[in-house]
This record gives sequence, C-alpha cells and structure tokens, in this order.
Amino acid sequence: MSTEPEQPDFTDRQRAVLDKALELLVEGGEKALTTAAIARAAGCSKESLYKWFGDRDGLLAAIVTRQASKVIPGADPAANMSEDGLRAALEEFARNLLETISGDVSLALNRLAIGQASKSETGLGAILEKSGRARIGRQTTALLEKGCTLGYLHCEDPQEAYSTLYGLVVRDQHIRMLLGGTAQASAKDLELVAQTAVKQFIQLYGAQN
Amino acid sequence: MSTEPEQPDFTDRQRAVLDKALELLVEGGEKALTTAAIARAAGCSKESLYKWFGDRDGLLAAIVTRQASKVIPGADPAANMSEDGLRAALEEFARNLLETISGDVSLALNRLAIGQASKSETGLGAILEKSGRARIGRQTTALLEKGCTLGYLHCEDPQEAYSTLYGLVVRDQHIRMLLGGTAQASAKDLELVAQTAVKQFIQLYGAQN
DNA sequence: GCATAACCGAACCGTACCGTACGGTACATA
DNA sequence: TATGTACCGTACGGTACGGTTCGGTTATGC
Repeated sequence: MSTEPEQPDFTDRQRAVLDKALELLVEGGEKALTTAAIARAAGCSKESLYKWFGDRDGLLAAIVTRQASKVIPGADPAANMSEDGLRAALEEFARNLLETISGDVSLALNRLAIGQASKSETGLGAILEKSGRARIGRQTTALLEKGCTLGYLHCEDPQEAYSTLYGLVVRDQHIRMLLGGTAQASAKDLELVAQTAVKQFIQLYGAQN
Repeated sequence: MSTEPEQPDFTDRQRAVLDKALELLVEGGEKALTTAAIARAAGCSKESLYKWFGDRDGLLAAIVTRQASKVIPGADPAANMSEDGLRAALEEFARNLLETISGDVSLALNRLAIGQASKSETGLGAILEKSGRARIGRQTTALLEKGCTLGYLHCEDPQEAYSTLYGLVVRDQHIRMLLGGTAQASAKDLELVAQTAVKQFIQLYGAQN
C-alpha cells in the first residue's frame, strides 16, 4: 500500500446513498438490500447506482468500505502513564470493543461479510477485518507495548497479548450475537465484564509475574 | 419442551439426502443450496423434498438439526482425577473446540445460521448454539465444577469460568475464519494454542490463588 | 392380476431480482 | 436559444429459484 492506492473518495451524494443503504441493511438484513429498494430509499435511480458502483457487489463493497472509513484514530497513549492509567485505558478499550461488536451496524456488516465469505470472496471480510484491526487492534497493541516498556506488563509478543485480551473481553458473546441470540445485557453488565476481563488480563501479563 | 416434543426422527433415505445437502452447503455456501441442486445431487425429486421437509426453511432446519444430533456424548469426567488429569482434560477440550470450529462443516453451518439470523429468525442459530453447548459447554462446565470440588480450581461461578476458558482458547480465531480469513494454522500450532490457553486458565483459576 | 402407495423426472407457474434502456427534467455552458 | 451533462422514474428483458403438478415407474399387499 505505497500511497493508499485507491481512496474511492465518493461524492457527498454517493455517501448519502451508501448511508441510506446501510440503514436498509441494518434493519432488514441482506435480503432487504435490493438495488430497487436502495434506489427507492435513497431517492436515486438504479441507473445511477450502477454508474457509480458498477455492480451490486461493488455497491456492497462500497457500503463496507465507507463504514470502515469512519473509524476515528483516537488518542495516542500518553508518553508517561501511570499503572492505573494503563488499566483505565485497557478498560476503555474493552468497553469500546464490547459496544462496537454489539452494535446493530457492526452486527449487520459482519453478517453481510460472513454471508459473502462462502466462496472465497474474501473481499468484504478482509475489508471489515482490516478496519476492525485498524480501529482497535493496532492501537491497543501499541498500548500494550508501551505498558511493557514502562514495566507494567510482561509479555514477549504484544500481538499474542492483544489476542488474549480480545478473548478475555469478547469470550463467546460475538458469535452468539451474530447467531441472533441474546442481545448483550445492560450497560452495567458491560462495565462489569470489561473490568473483569482487564483484571484477568493484568493477572496474566502483570509485571509481578 | 416438556418431553423433547418432536424428535424429527428421519428415515435412512432422508438422512442420506440431508447429508448430501450438507455436502453441497459446505462446498458451495448457501447460494449453492437450491432445492433443484439438492434433488439432483441426492437423486431424489423435488416433490419428495417438499413432502418430507415441507419447506426450504424446513429443509435447512433439518440439515442443522441432523448435524446437531450427531454430537457424541463423550466420557464423563473421572470421579477421582489428578490435577494433571484435569489439565489434560482441559487441553483435550481446547483441542476439540479449536478443531470443531475450524472445520468446514462447522463453518458452513455457522455461516448459514448467521445469514438467516437477520430478521429475528433465531431458529437455526438457536439450534446450533444449543447443540454446540451440548457438545462441549455443559460437559466442560461439569468438568470445571468437578475441578472445584476436588480443590484444583477456585471459582464461584463455573459458567463464568467456562466462558473465560472459551475466550482464552478461541480468541478472535472464530470470527476471522467465518469472515474467510486465515485457515487456522497447522495442527502443531493448534496444540500449542490449546496448551497456552489452558496454562493461562489455570493461572487464573488455579487453587493456589 | 390389481389396487394402492411411494417416488422419480420433467415440465410448469409465479415471483423476485439484477442489470439495462428509454423518455423526461433540471441545470450549466457556449 | 441550442447543446451537453447528470440525473430521476419507470419499464423491460433475462434469469434464477421456490413451489406445484403430472405422467410414468417400481414395489408392496390383497
């Protein structure tokens, strides 16, 4: 990715159309995402859809890409940070992660990508995963690395540590929500889950070990 | 569900058809699972399909249910078991879990259920989750409880502990495979991942804490 | 031998959807 | 005013699929 080769760089109108399409997807699933329905909901013609996005698959990819482009960089970890600061940052990561994956938009996009993933069309899945990692993975990995150099954490492979943290936070909630099961309990529970996960993570990777 | 109301209890012929349909699903995704294709592949008529399963949705449900009925109870945890025996049992659980969720059949069924989960049609997802829990969850939870009473583990809520163990084992591998990403590395890595996860789990819930 | 049932193969119907084409409109530019 | 551009709304072709119907075939039981 020398120069981020193609920033699709849609027009305002096109972005509005994509947002409307995403709305349809969230509330009705992929089955509701027909070109006619999008055109009707967005107040544009099917001809324009095909001119802009080429194809239905191109349209789906554009929806996912657009959402992926909405990730906010977030603040860098403070250069000097206390041990409690690290814990707080990790807990915030956990809360963000849980909120994100349990959101309607995330669930709808993941379902869409998973549905398309059958026949080696890795396209959507790759975009989603890349953006997901970009949003949370890379930054949190950097945070963990920082924690290591500051002596608060003890881990040889930050990637590995991040992966463990992810597992402690998410457990089997994601797949259960994707399958349509329980809709992730209240915000209070979310806070509790985040705290527990971080406590366990520190127990595993804390410096006192 | 007072008396497990309806054991669909298919005929041999019907089971063979369902297996053939599952084969189609695994290799082509839901899109390839048309009634005509199933009839052709299984050497039966569409009329019979509709007579037996009523509906395409009924057919899908039958496929999932049939697979769910294949779960093997597995052995109960030994009444008296050493600490190393517990560790070995947990590692076997971890290996089984990783093998299962990374299998073609599991991935195809999960993709199917997730694709149908958009519009509150929890049907398939519920069946899958129930069978999944039946296969591994309940039994392993019992194992953890046993570990507690024997004094090897220290946990107040076995469900919670099981959930943690699941997270440590699976991490983000499941969602990544569902999205079509990397195909879970070699069996050697699998073994290593299982061992690491169990080591971490014991570190969290071991009796010495 | 004959009736009944189960099933196969194929044709068929209605519908939904993708992709395209066409007429009409608003607007900008020469 | 004429011309080009971008767009909307609608309608159409082609296709694929779910579900039904029907004739023909095997097999079982009386």
